[in-house]
Amino acid sequence: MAIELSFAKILKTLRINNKLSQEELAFRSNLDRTYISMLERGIHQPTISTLFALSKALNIKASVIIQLVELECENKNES
Amino acid sequence: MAIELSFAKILKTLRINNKLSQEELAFRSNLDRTYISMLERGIHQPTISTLFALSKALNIKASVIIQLVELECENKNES
DNA sequence: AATTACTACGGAGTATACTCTACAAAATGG
DNA sequence: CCATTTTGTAGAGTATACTCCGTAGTAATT
Repeated sequence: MAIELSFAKILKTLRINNKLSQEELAFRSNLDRTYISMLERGIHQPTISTLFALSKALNIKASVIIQLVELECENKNES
Repeated sequence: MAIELSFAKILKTLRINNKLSQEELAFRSNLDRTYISMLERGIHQPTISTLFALSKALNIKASVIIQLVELECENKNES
């Protein structure tokens, strides 16, 4: 339900689907590796600039990432 | 070009289309009025939680807002 | 002209986004 | 097993997101 947790789950899934390590994703997006780790654990949430940096590194549109987060947020009410 | 500026433009347009004052939008989204002003002037960029709060107050999906930002970013290269 | 919205903008404060360093814990593969 | 890669995590620092107070300027209405 919480946005950070939904985003965390989506981000990790997308990274793994792209066969990238956290370090490689960090390099491609000009972010710190430990920060990527924090995002994937839902400890932090990104700004939209960070979102766009990640989306570029993951070869997916930022708006699609947000769509996935929206879907994930809805489904969190079921379990 | 810059994401903050594109977002700023989109946010102001959406707010005006919804016939809301900055203060009304601030109330609906549980944000500060002066911060809405800063967002619309491109001084700050939101986190995704703030994006979702604004999208709810504006009756539009967060992913659609990001889509509009993407379009605006592309068009910024022409002028 | 005066009143009433509405917005720009300042400063000062708190919370959190984000970086960097370093080390430990897992996980993976040979 | 062992070696390598990968990830979690802590702590300390900087930048910026966000709040709150106030004041001035602008626009619209009467």
